[in-house]
Amino acid sequence: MTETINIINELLVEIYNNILTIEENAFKEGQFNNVSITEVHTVEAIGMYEPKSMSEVAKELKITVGTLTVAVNNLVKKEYVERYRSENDRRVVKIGLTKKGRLLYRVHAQFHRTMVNNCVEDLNEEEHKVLAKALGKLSIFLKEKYNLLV
Amino acid sequence: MTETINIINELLVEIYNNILTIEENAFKEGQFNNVSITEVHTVEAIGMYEPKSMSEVAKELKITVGTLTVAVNNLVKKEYVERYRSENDRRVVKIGLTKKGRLLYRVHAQFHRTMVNNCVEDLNEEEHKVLAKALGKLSIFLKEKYNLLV
DNA sequence: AATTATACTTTGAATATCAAAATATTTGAT
DNA sequence: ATCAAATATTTTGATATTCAAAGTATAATT
Repeated sequence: MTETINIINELLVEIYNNILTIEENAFKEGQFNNVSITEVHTVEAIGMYEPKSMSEVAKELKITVGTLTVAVNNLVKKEYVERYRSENDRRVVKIGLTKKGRLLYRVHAQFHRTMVNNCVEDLNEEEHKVLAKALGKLSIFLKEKYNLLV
Repeated sequence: MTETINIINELLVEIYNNILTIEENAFKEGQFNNVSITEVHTVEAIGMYEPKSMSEVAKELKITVGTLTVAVNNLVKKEYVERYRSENDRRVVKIGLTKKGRLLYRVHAQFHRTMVNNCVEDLNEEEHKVLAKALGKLSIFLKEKYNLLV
């Protein structure tokens, strides 16, 4: 009982510690060798479709808008992201992905799909639900902790 | 089917994105307000018992020894860590936790236990095993990816 | 004894981050 | 219509984390 729980904790820590390094390295190879994993996550937050404002993206990434400005400067330089100024409200800067940015988005999404598929391939439908339930609880726990402090 | 898998992926991303922020904030309160989450993880890697060499700890944390030297300098200044020089081989520097460091270690471990307990409290024994199995697969997947590239 | 290897530290540069100051634009109040 | 306040973003200055490469001290090998 507590034994399995210990194992779960150790696995979570291990996964957590490995995943950053691995994603980072996955992108160091091949065509996207000039992007950091932070930059990939920024691209992910900007998303494939409608351009979003700086504030929206910063909020999603839980960073300040100032930090995002610096990040977007580099992503524009590297041609993954484009800036537009909103016509409705000229204070607002909208950011969207270039063709190159959308390709990067898709490659990263594919990495995630492969990862999750691999993780659940030996589980049946019932077991998928158990996993989703446990992860859902974990997510809620973390959000509650977060709100407590923000 | 694919729907549950999508949910699992989204949960993993969400958990991943939240956990750093939350751990960081958890330590900004109370007695350990002067340590970053990176520093907590360094303390965790050093461990409660036998002092470890710089190389061992750097390897565990997947950072260079140079980076660790800087981190340990600060942790020594803040009195969480002590340096010893090995008598067998005077090139080797061993690092261990002070009393204050061990307290920090235990507080962090407790955070993890609470988190995991909360996450599995509504699951029965059988379901624990399913969760452990899925996380185990994920961990193996990540390690394989990692070894592929190192 | 001299060379090579190992363990660590220092240094210089890049990235990521925040808070606070600065700029531009819009909204609201008089 | 004008001025003040609010909002959206950028810029700036400071700190933390990281790596690679150069430097130092000790051990192992030849």
